[in-house]
Amino acid sequence: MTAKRKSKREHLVETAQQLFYREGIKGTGIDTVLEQAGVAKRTLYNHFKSKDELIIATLQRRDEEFMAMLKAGVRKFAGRQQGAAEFAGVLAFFDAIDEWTTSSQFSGCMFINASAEYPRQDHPVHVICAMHKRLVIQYIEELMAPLKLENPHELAVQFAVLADGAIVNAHTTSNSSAAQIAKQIALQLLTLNYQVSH
Amino acid sequence: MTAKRKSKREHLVETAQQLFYREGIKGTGIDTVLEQAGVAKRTLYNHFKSKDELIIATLQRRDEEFMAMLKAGVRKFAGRQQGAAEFAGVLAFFDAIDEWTTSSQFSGCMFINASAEYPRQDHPVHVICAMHKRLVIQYIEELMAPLKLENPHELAVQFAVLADGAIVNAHTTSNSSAAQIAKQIALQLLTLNYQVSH
DNA sequence: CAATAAGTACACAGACCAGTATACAATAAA
DNA sequence: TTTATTGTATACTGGTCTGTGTACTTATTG
Repeated sequence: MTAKRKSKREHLVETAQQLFYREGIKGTGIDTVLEQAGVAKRTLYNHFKSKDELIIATLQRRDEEFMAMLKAGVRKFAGRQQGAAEFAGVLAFFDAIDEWTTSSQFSGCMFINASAEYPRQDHPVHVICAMHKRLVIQYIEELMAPLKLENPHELAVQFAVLADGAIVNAHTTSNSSAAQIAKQIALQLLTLNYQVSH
Repeated sequence: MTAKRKSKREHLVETAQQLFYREGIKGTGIDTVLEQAGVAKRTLYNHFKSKDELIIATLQRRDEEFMAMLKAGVRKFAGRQQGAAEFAGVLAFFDAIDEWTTSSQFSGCMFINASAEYPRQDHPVHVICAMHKRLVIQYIEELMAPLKLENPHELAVQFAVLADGAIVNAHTTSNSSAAQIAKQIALQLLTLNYQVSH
């Protein structure tokens, strides 16, 4: 019972996530989600008291999914980096972004898109987006630990800015090399900072 | 007569632009635009055959306005740069972005936001956004002309990625130093490339 | 089996949406 | 002053949206 309840809820969130990502949040009606999921409207409103609550749930799910994808990508690409071994983690991060942004289903960053749809900075959606971006920066910092730099946070923010730029550029201008461009910049920054700190 | 017609039209586009920017395009109804502009609905539909046409007009207006703001900012900040004089233009570009992203009315890049609201790459809005971004890259290339580098276009794309990253980061995470971070990276890239080319 | 929980089907409310129809007023040029 | 243009006010159409109410069915659990 509890298992099936979870399953229905999960299924709704998963379906909504896909539609919100592909068609935008405001561009996706509740009825479309229900039709796609094959679930009754009442069931949705038994699990979520409003569309906003469903949106929040999809963003939380996307956050977990994205971080998992990112970490898997880093693991996958870390071994294939040339140059200093200490750089492998961060460089693999940009390869993971590259693989994502060049994939056929890519439609921008769900959090950037959501922020754009809800521009007000105090809106719950915007707050969640900011939180997600903070988690990404934290992860980049972890990837830079082996470098033993003096200013890991500052550099992590720089890489986050680079990554966001690559993602947005890839989406808006359909530029398939945006992430590799960002990676090249990251490599130069790493080299410079490594020289300074060692 | 023609003057007044233009004025009404202009006023509608200006009002719509502000509302679309602050509240999002899909978040702004036609009636809100009309109320804010103090114009009758019929007048709007005499000038534009649909909301989509109004959207297009606002984006075109925003493109002109933004490029003008950018160029004015570059003129303003170019003289205040330290270091190599050849770098002044590009560095001033990031100061202009900085001034914009830290202003109180800042609500992200209208084109990035619009792209997020209309994720489909073949949608007219998306196409216009891509065009705008191409114009920005072109302008950055012009700013780099005095540097006489071998690969001005590649570097301009790098700066564009940086700028997009700064804009998005500033908007989503309310980071008021995003543009200065991007500027620092740009300075390092300029220095490296200048050394190589000269 | 009985009782409780969860899901379904479907109609419907109330709000908002883009866009139209109509009749009238202001304007400005001829 | 006549005439064509432009704008206004307002009601309305048809559609979509989120969310609710209700009666019925299925599934689970004790």
